[in-house]
Amino acid sequence: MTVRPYTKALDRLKSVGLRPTRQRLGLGKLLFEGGDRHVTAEDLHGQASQAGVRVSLATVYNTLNQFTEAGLLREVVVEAGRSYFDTNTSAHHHFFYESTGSLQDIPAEQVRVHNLPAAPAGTSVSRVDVIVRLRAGT
Amino acid sequence: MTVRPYTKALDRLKSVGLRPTRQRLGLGKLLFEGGDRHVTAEDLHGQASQAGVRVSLATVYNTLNQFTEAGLLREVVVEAGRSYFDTNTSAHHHFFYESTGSLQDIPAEQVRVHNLPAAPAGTSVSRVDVIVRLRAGT
DNA sequence: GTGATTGCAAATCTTTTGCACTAAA
DNA sequence: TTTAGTGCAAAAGATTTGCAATCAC
Repeated sequence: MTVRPYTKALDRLKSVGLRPTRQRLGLGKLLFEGGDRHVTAEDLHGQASQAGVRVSLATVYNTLNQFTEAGLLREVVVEAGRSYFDTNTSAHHHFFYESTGSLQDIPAEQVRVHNLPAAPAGTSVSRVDVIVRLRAGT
Repeated sequence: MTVRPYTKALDRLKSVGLRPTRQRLGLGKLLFEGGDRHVTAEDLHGQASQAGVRVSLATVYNTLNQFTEAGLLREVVVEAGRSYFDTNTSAHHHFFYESTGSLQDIPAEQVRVHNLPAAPAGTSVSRVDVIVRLRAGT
């Protein structure tokens, strides 16, 4: 069997109609071939450098936004002034470690949110986020 | 009965040991005497101007942060790069209107979150936020 | 080739900070 | 007085954008 390092990323790009450029493939590989991940633009830019993928920070931002619009990523906002991008796009929730700024998925099936008021007239629910903020200590 | 326009704000400031300066009183009055509110620093600065309370944007930021640290406000993060401050500091959740960027409280008693995994070892839950994101349309 | 994509630097936006000035106690 | 608080302008971060150069098709 041949090694096809970019296959998953390539397929994802194709499936959403984004031209598979060197940097999109490189970033896609980093994002999609390492299990579920939560990264900031800065994080990903650093990882790209280490992995030898040459890409500017501006392009990392643009790419993350394009991937998010295309539904390949999900943006998670838990802290003012910093966006996280989550490779897990299915319904789920998050633990947020306040001391380290890191995120951890909570499977959606596991959580039950009851008695939410109905969406106000003229609107519909696009997403329900549950964020469990954790502090260090007992 | 005498009119005591700053009473509520004054009491709150005293209760947390913040010196009641002209601008803190002015901002406090705007914040605490208008029912539950969700404001950004920019919002509040604008409202202060209109109300004739002269205060710089920097001081608005500083004041919002001090009030939040003192427990008079609660910071709500729903959008990247923008912080909302909520005058309702009791446990509750939020509707977020994506199209307008506005927030609406959902009373906590009304919502039941079941089966949340326990806080990981070495941590404890500081807060559980439920954000119901609404889009315009049905 | 031709249009999409990228890189870079500059621009934007929100928020914070340093410091001289002002006001509360 | 004495010390906390304020305003302003500059600084700091995160993110976006304009445009010429580059790459995918």
